[in-house]
Amino acid sequence: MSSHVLTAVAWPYANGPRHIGHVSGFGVPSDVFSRYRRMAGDRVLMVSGTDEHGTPIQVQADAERLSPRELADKYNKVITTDLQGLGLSYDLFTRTTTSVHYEVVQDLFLALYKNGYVTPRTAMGAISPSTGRTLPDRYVEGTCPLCGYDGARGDQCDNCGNQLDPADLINPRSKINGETPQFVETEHFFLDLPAFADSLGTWLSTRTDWRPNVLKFSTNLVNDLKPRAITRDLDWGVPVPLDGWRDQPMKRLYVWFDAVIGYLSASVEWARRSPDRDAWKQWWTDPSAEGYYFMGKDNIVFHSVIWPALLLGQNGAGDRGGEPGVFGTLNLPSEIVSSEYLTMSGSKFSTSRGTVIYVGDFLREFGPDSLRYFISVAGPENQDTDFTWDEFVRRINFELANEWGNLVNRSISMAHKNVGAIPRPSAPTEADHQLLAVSRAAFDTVGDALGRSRFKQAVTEAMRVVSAANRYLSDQEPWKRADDPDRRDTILHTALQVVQDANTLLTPFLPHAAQQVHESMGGTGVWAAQPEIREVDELAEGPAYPVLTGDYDVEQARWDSIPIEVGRPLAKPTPIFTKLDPELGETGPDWAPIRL
RNA sequence: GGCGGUGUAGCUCAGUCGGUAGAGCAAGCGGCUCAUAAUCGCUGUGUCGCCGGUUCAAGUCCGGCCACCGCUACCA
Repeated sequence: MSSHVLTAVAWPYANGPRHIGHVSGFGVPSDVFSRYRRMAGDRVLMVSGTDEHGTPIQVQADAERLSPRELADKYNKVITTDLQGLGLSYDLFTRTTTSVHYEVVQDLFLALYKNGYVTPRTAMGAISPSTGRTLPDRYVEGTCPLCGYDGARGDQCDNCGNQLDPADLINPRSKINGETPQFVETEHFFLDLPAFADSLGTWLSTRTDWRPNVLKFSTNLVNDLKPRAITRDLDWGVPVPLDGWRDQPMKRLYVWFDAVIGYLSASVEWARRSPDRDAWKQWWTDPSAEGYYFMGKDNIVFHSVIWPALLLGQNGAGDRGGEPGVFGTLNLPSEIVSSEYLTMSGSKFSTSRGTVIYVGDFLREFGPDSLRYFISVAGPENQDTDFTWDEFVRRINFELANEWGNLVNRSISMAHKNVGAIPRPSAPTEADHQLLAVSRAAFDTVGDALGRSRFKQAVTEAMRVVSAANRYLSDQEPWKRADDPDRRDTILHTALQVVQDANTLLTPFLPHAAQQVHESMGGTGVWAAQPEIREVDELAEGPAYPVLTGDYDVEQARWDSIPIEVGRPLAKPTPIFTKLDPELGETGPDWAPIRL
């Protein structure tokens, strides 16, 4: 029974290249999950894109002497290339500056507006006198009125930890250019979050299968909801689709509002580029469809509270009721899969301190699967986790190269030398049955762990099959069976069957290596489909842009033990994984050296 | 301040419903030689942060304390 599964992946912000901490949060887990569900026969729609609006883009654009759009183009390209290199199998990785996105965001805003969940009101805000743009609280700094610390930010003082109002700061100044901000009355739309307190609370109370920390955190938020501004004084963003607002050059929807709607707009865009422009509904309006959202923990609030509130409001299902908007009744998330942080030497990645490892640099030197493996087996799944080069080298050399790579190599080498093809088995022994039973059972245990997003456990269980196969070969000693070719061939056949099974089990984690293993075993065709970058035309008017997409419906590996084909010719294998220089563990690469 | 998390073998971490503590790495010894000097077997060590409570029984539940970390929603 195949299900429709929406994999909604957090949108990377396009103000610079992304580091390995980012992809450990949203990228690798979502792709491992999606690849598994596709292999298991489900219909997966995996969407995301670059988040390109907001003040930080504007600020970075000014710094690089580019327009916001030029800056977004630049980093959209970098990020798209990085994610493609990692092999993240998006059905559509697009961006927030498309016509479809603007349309969907505005339609969703109008539905909320008609149902009375967004209303205009006047508030005090800081603006930059020289540009007229909103100065977000975090971009105002000054002296803390409570403790006298001079580097306090508008929203919070880093020294004493108290929450602040930027208007209370002594000697306030803009972090961007040092000028004194103006505090002015300005009109903004607010999302009436308190009007969702009951409906969100009721919904959350049914989410018993969520991870306890996500559930508890969200419930606490729902117990104390305040209206939240959804527009800004800014000229870079989606216009408010109402008369009197539409043409105001300095009023735009706030970036967080448009960004979360991207899951829906990207699904719509994907459908419009497919033969059936309504195909997105199978993932959004069919109540039996599942929706999994992947992100870092800093994004939980947007996915467990704000996005569900927007959906409830659009559906007319908030505490004030209403009618469904043009999208019909949309599904709320079934699961929020949040990762913790990857740290480096115990502290957060920091561009300014140089403690950062960019995805692009990493891929150029080590390729995608080593990073995918490390994040899967040792990533920040349940708690903050330290990345060290020493640990990375050890995992790659010992686990990937020695245990798995060498199992592949020794099995194929013996079959190649002795038979030149996949050998024919004869009467199997108890030991043969036992090993095959281990690998067959793993499809359930590994699959179950993957379905529950328990990636560490899933890899560990898959690697147990590898260990069992290595042990089997040592016990059975096929190299001593020259006098009994039938027994030797049976052993080699069994080993190769388990190599293929283990390869299947590891495919969600190591799709590139899995393809190589498949070919080393004489296989042809696609084993694990990879995403590609395509330049597409804007669906309305505007410049063409690159998207990440792929054809994942082709015949490829299935989540099952498929019998290997006796007689298929085998060539002498070449090692799949190259070992890393142990010195790397002590020094780091020259582009990210370990500081002593 | 509020909310949450973490504290288990030298290191990195597992420990779902409470029942006499586990894995990998590192270290030592031995086997094998097909394979990327790969692999296989054997061998330890722990007041499970501290104090108290519930229980026949607590790493596992409750209360308090200590240490470290994160979040605190107008940076996404």
